[in-house]
Amino acid sequence: MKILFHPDRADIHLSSVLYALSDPIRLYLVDTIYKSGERTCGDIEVPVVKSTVSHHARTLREAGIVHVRMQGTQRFLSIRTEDLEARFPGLLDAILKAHQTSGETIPFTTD
Amino acid sequence: MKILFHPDRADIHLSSVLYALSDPIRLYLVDTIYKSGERTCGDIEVPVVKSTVSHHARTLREAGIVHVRMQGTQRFLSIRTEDLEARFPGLLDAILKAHQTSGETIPFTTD
DNA sequence: TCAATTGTTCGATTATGATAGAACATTCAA
DNA sequence: TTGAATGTTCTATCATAATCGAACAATTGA
Repeated sequence: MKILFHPDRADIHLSSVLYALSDPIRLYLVDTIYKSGERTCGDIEVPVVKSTVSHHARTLREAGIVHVRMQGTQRFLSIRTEDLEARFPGLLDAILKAHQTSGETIPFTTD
Repeated sequence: MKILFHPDRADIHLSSVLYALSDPIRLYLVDTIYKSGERTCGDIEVPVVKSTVSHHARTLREAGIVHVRMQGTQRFLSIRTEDLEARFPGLLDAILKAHQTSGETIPFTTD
């Protein structure tokens, strides 16, 4: 069982967080996972192939936004809300609220 | 006198804003301008040449983050705080506060 | 008019990243 | 043990963008 790298709370950088969330697909993933608490990669319908989803999941994990828990062949993603709130108070809330009210969506998904 | 394009409030997109602010130099520019109300491009010391600053200023303008006022040969930049607050309440505050407490800085500047 | 100031634009280079597809790894159930 | 399910990794492609330097444009003052 391979150990996945997760940055320490103190090593979460604002630029990386903003960059990671500036991609519409990643932002959609984060919003969805945030609402449901925990989700697997393949569980969320997005208009890209699984290798691309895997790449996005890695970007989010290395930015310190999501935690990945392995169970069997599945990876359960959850948002590192406590770490993010401690490091950048109010940031995630503001971004997700902005996303929800913006009406921005991703192409070619029925959602 | 050339007219500069500024997106309407409704055309400011979250992804573009987050992307624009994910660059450390642009974030530093925004933070500096925010504090002083209005600044010219060349007025802010950053470790890149002026053509690059110009490029960053354009990115911020086209994302809807800054307004550019022309006066003589100078361009005065200001943050579109009202538009941003109306479109994404609390977002800019959270990002700038995060930036200020993060201690993240840009390379090779005395500042 | 001439030169200095301020900034933009253009061309080139270089790096990064989003994407897809194929091959591979791991786990679990039949 | 075999096969299905779930993801990762590798390779390749394509687009975007950060950067610099040089040329250009506009304004202002001498």
